[in-house]
Amino acid sequence: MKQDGVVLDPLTFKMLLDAFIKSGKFDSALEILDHVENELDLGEHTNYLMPDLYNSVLVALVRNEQLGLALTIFFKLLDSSSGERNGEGNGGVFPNAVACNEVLVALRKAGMKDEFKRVFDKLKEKGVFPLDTYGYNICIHAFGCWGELGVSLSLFKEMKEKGCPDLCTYNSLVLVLCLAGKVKDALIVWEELKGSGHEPDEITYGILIHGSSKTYRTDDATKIFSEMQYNGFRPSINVYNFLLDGYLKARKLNEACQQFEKMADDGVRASCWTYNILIDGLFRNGRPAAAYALFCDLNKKGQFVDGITYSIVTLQFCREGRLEEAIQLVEEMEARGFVVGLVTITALVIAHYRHGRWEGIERLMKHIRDGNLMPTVLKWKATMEASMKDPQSRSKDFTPMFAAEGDFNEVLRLINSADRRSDTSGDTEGVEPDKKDSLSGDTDQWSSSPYMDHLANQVGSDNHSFLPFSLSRGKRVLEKGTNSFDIDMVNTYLSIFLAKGKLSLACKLFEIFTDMGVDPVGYTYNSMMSSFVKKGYFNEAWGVLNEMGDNTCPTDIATYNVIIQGLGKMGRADLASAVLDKLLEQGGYLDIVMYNTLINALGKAGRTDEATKLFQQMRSSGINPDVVTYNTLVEVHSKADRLKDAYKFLKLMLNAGCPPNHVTDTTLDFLKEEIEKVRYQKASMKLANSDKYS
DNA sequence: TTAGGGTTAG
Repeated sequence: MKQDGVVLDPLTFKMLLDAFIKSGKFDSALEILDHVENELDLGEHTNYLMPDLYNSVLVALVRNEQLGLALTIFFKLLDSSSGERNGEGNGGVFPNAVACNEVLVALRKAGMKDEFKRVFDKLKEKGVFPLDTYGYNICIHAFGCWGELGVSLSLFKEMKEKGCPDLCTYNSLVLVLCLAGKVKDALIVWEELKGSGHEPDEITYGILIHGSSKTYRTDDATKIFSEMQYNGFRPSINVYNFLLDGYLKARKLNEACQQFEKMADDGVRASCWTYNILIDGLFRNGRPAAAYALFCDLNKKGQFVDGITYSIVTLQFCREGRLEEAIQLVEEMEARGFVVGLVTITALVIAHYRHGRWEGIERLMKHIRDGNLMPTVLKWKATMEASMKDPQSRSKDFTPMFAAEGDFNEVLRLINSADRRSDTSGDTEGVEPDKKDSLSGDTDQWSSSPYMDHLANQVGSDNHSFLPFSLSRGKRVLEKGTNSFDIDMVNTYLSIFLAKGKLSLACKLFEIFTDMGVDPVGYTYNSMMSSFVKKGYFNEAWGVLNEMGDNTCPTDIATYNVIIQGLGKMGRADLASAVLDKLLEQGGYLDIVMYNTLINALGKAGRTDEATKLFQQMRSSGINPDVVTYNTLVEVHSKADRLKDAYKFLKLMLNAGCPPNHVTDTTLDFLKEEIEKVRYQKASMKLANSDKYS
C-alpha cells in the first residue's frame, strides 16, 4: 500500500495498533484505524486488511479490559455490515469468531448479562450466529448461569442438528442443569453422554459430584466418586470436600468420618476448606465439643485456620447465646489480621439484639479495626428509627407495598406455571422425570441423547415457569466500603431490622434501596417473606412472592420453605403436597430444613401419620434426621396424645446417636406433664372403681 | 465449590 511514496505492510499496522492499545493509548489506536480506513487507498488489500485490523483491535481492547470501547466498535461494525462474514463480498467488516468469542467470554466473566444478550441478539439478527462450537459453548454456559436454562437447551438442540457438540458442550450442559437444581436431569444426560462416543473427564465428574452432594444425593455422589477413581482419575481436594460437605449436610456423620479417613489413605492432603467443612459439620451434627476441640487444636498449631474458620465458630457461639466468647473470638480474629466480614458482623449484631445486650455492641465496635462498617450500620439504624418516629412517616405503613390479593389460591397461582400438570398427587416419586414419556412422540428414536432432546423440546412449549428455581443461594461478599450501599449491605440492615421485628422499618429500607436502583436478590425477598409469615401477615408474604415473580428473581429452597411454613400457619398444611410437587417438578430437592418444616406443619395440623411417613421418606432418601426433626416429632406426638409414639421417637433419637439439646428439655417437660396427667387419670379411675365396689 | 437468610422450643 502506498501513501505519499511510503509503503507500509499490513503487519506493521497491526503491530502498531497493538502497541498503542497495550500502552493504554486507545484513542490513538482508533485514530490510526480510522485513518487507514478512510484516508488510505488500500487497493487490493482492502477486503482482507480492514476486517483483520478490526478483529485484532477488538481482541486487544478486550484483553486490556476496554470492554466498553470494544462493544462500541463491535456494534458499529455489525450495524454497518451487509451480512457476510469476514469481509467477504462487498467490504462487510464482521468481527470474526475469535473476536466475537473474546467479547462474549469477557462479558460473561464481568457478569454483564444485558450486554451479553445484546451482543447475542445482534449476532442472531445479522444471521452470523452460530460462530463455532466454542461460541455455542460460551453461550450455553452463560445463559445457564444466568438462570435461562431454556436458551441453553435450545442452543444445544441447534448444535446437535449441526452435529458439533463436543465434550465441553456436554460439560457446560451438565453444569447448567446442576445450577438450575435439575441434578436428576444432569445425571440422566450424563448416562447418555457415556453412550454417545464421548468419555466424561474430571470436569464432568467434579460437576456431578458437586451437584449431587449439594442436593443431598449422597448415594449418587458416592457412586460417581467411585467410578471416577475406578476410571483412573485422581479426584482433586475440592472433589473430596464436596462429598464431605454433602455427607455432613445430610447428617451422615459416619460416612463423613470415613470419607475424611479415605482422603488421608488416598494421600490427599486436607486443606483449610476441608477443616472448615468439618468444623461446621460437627457443630451441625450435634458434636459441638469435637468441633471446638478441632478448632482449638488447629488454632494452636497456627495451621489451616482462616477468617472463615473464625466466622464458623463465632456464629456457633452466637447461636448458643455465648456472646462474650463470640466477641473474644472476634477480637482474636482482628488481632491475627483476618477481615471480619459482613456475615460475622450481621450474626453478632442480631445475637446482641436478641439478648438485649447493647453494651456488647459498643465493645464490638471498639475492636473492629478499619471498621467504618459498624458505626455506619448503627448510624443508619438511628437515622431510620428517627425518620420513622416522625409523625408524618409514622402514619404511613409500608406493608401495603407487598400486599397481594388473598389466600392460598394466590400462593398456588404464584408458584404454578401454565397448569401443565394434571396429576397433583402427593407422591414425590411421581414427579421424577419420566423417561418413558420423553421417548415417545416426535423424539428421534435413534438419537444418541434422547433425554436431552426431550429437555430441549420442552423449551418454549409448556415448561415455562412463572418463578424459576435456582440451586445457587447467592454469593457472599465482604463489605465494599461504607459509601457503596450494595445489596449485601441492604441485606445486612434488613436482617437487623427484621430480627428486631421492625417490619415497617425494613419495608422503608427496602423501598429506599429499590428506589436507588439496587436490585434485591433471593436472600432479600426470603428474609422479608419469612418475617411476614412469622407475624401472620400472609397477604404481605405472598405479595413478596409476587414481586419476586415480577422481577424474575429465582426462588430457592428457602423460598419454598417459607411458603410451606406460611401454609402451615394458615392452617392449610393440606396444600403442602401440591407445593412440594411444584418444587420437585421445577427440579428442586428437599433438604433437611424443608423436611423439618414439613413435618412440623403436618404435625401441627394433626396429620401425625403423614408426618411420620415423611420421617420415613426422609431416611430412605438418604438424609438422616437431626435434633430438630426428633424434637419436632416428639412434640407433635405428645401434643396429639400419642405418648407412646413420642417416647418411641425419643428412643430413636438416642439410639441414632443424636444428642438432645435445650429444646428437647422443654419438650420433655411437656411430655412428662402429659404422662403425669395420664397417670393421675388412671389412678383416679382406679380409685373411682374401687369406691364403687367398696 | 466451606461461614449468613429458611426448621423445632420459648
